[in-house]
Amino acid sequence: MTTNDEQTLSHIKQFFSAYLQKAGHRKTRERFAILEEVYSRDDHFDADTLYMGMKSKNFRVSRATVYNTLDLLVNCNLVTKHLFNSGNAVYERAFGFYQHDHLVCKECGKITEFCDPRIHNINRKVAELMHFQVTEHKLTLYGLCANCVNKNTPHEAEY
Amino acid sequence: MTTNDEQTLSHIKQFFSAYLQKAGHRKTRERFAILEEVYSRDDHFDADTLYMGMKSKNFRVSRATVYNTLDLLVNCNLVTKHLFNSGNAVYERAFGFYQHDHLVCKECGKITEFCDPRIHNINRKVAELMHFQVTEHKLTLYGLCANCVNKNTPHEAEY
DNA sequence: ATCCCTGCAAAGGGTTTGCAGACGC
DNA sequence: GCGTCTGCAAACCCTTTGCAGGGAT
Repeated sequence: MTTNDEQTLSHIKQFFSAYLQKAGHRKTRERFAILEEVYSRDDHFDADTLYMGMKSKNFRVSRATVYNTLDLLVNCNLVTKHLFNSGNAVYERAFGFYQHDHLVCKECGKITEFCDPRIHNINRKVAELMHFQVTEHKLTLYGLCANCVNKNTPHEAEY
Repeated sequence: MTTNDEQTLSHIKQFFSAYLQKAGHRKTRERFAILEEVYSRDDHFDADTLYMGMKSKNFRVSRATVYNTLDLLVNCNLVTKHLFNSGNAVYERAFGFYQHDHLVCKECGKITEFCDPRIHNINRKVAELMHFQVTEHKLTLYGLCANCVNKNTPHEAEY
């Protein structure tokens, strides 16, 4: 991890610390350890994978605390939680990363990210038309990734 | 139900029938009863609500068959399945209705539909850029519906 | 010292599965 | 008649909850 990353991580910890204070939650070793574990990953992971990862490093932590802390991190926008079609929740770090959306391959399950700023125009328009106050959006495109398209007999594309 | 609706329903049953045949699945009374129950609703419902609805009409059916049949209906695009942030699946009929997306109120849970054709431009562009074959998309905007905005102290909107 | 947070294990709830009987083909 | 589909209930799996001990404030 570079010095730059460490500065960022330190910044993030301060942010979390301030959030906990403001919300009247305690600053525990476990909560910061889980934050660090989350930011050591750059993928989309589920709660149990995070838990097992910490266990394998001999960190004493419980599933309950992992779930509890992930909720806190989601609430202060340091983590994003997704429910793709698989049914169980996957998480990703969210601080200092571009707002982005997801491609999910129905064949191999691979998750890719993309960013199209035009989504914001849609959000603004719909908010105005429907008198709805949008706080966040989730856009997910399902289909076949480049690898799986090649592996399979041709499918029909919607677009 | 009007004559027109009945013609549509009959058309849908034929479509389902053809799908079952082609896929080598049997055409059972239960499957068509579930299809009919789904198309008698115009809301977003979960599997158990559908099951209870059929039970209350004294139709003998099991949860297992409801789940099984909903899967079949999703596979042949007669039904769409959604996992909003609540965690459990909700379904809606999908045949002959405009492709649309959803607004979910974080306060009262109300689900509203909207349609913005510009989403297709995004899908096309991303498909091209990422070499990804898009077969479907899900766009969901979370926030506060008009009712809940009025009930609450002002929140900050992202858009 | 208070009482929130933790680990552990058990409970919870939506969904899936196993099995014996029923029925589409 | 064969093999799949059904109903029923138990199993499953991810997530939440209850409880007693521990640590942040």
